Amino acid sequence: MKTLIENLLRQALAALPPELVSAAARDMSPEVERTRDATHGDFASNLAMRLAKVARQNPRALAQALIAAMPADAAIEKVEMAGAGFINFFLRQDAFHREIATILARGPEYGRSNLGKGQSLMVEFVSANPTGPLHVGHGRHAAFGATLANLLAAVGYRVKCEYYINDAGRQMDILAVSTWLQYLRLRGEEFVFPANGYRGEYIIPIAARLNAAVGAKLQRSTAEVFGGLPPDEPQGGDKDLYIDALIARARELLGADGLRQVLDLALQDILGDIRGDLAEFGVHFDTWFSERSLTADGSIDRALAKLRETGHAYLKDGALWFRSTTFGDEKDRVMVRENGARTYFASDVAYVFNKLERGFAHLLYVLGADHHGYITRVRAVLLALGGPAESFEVRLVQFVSLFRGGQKAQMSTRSGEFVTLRDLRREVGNDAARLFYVMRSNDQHLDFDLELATQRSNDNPVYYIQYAHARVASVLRQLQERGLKADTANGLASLSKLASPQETQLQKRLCAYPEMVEVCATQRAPHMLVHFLRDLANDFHTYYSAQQFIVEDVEIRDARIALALATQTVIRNGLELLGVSAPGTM
RNA sequence: GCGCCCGUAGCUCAGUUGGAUAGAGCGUCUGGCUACGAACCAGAAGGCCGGGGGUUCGAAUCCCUCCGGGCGCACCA
Repeated sequence: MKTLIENLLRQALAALPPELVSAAARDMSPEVERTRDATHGDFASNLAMRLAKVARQNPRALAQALIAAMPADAAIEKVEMAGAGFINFFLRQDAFHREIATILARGPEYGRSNLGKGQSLMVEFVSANPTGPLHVGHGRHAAFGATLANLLAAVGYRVKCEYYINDAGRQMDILAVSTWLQYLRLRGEEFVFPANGYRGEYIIPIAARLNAAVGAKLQRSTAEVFGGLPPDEPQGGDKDLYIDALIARARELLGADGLRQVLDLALQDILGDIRGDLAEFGVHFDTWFSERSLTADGSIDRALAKLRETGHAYLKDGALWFRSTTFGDEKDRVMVRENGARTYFASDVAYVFNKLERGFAHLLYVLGADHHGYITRVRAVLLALGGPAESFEVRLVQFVSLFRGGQKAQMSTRSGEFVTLRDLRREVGNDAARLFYVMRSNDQHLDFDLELATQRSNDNPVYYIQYAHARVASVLRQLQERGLKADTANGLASLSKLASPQETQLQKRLCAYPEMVEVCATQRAPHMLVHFLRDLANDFHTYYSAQQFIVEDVEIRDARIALALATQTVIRNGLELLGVSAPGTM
């Protein structure tokens, strides 16, 4: 509907006499938007006002000229000039009726389009370190990323979702040591746990599985393990030095293979938990990309070599640097340290390199707000590797604060004091969690009040929206119980009999759905879909209260049921994109 | 100190990238079930869009500057 009006405006613009509008102004693309106020029609354009500036003409006169030059169209009732030079479009009722028929005909496909023209796009999200279970913050990333991916796929992009597994580096050593220490405890050793180790309780069952797998093979005495180590933080030492010494000690005592065995067991265990958690949450990834594989397949070497060849990398003070200042970074970044060890950033370089090698036309990163300082250097890598600037995009997700009984809960993987995504899902359910997570803009802090979400009150629009869907199902059940059948074709043919304000309002809202999906996808704004669905549910509940569906008059009855079915279809399609179920009964 | 995000009704938040009279939910107040599901509906009250300057036909939206809140600025991961 919107594109139809844009085309009309474009034709009118092209038909304007040259003395009125210059050739340059003729290229202006018309902006059309839904009106907020019904007295302004269904759609409005500010084209004449924007044109007025360029052409140095009176906007109201230009609007009149545009209206006069506009070809007639069967869907348009009338076109008016209003205010400072707005052009308001009033659509004929049957334009809406045809759209209702389209909704029923396309069913689950309604709202899908080919805006993206099959362009390949990767969304990377969550990518939480596999050192413990996902917590409520990761849940927001999962819900946001998955919904965004759904929206982009719905408008015609070829979307792949990827989870980057940070399975290399020091944190993995810390995980291995933490697991090993818990194993030693299970075997009766007594000692103080390192300040910088992972102390979460989730480590204990992993240690138990290690114990079941290896028995006493990896057991060492407390004296062997801790003898001669520097002091830990609580004893006035440095927690980083201490944990590093402990890692070195573990490697001495168990050998690289022994420690690797502990690590792999812990990693597989935790990763399995994360995968299962996300799958239950309805969040699916096409690929789980291992950081280690970047070393194994030579991506890091190739990426660094390419940067050196192209002059974007250089040696200084014995270290290999990336010249990110060329691309606006505040300082250059080290990739290989003086001691020969690669930094985490080297992996990031290789990962971007790898994504480009795989041929994605667009790279979308969903990152935590605390990673914003990191965007410039990743973009720099992409540019240095020859990727186009437009192909790189980052969306930041702000923090989630968890409230329980008005009290803010602390979240830290190290200390083990956090509420997991699993706990949250168990408490409020997947549907409420998915919707709650995306109902606010991603760059807004989210206060997640568990008590409120558990109350199942109207604070949480998920019930409100689902109820509208279930009500339609209920009407259909009633119809059946009374031995009546809905004739959809007859209903669609009789839509002109529906003229109440509620019916008009509902029809207009339904027809706006495809535009809504496009806007949500283009703006990367899933929360707008939630608001749309809530408004749609409101329109339906209002209608439901004002009118009876199952009435004597067959044409009116069928028409109302057709409208109810269209509502159900749009709500179901919208909820599907949000990853929320659309129940027939509640 | 520099950078990013945020500041809109009592509370939690929208506001489709500069449009017409500023929008919801919760809370408060008033009404509506012998009804296809009251998990609902209708109505009312509630605003200096953090303050101040600017840009223009037009600003919650863009620019500058203060004020307040969050986060980030490693040869860590």
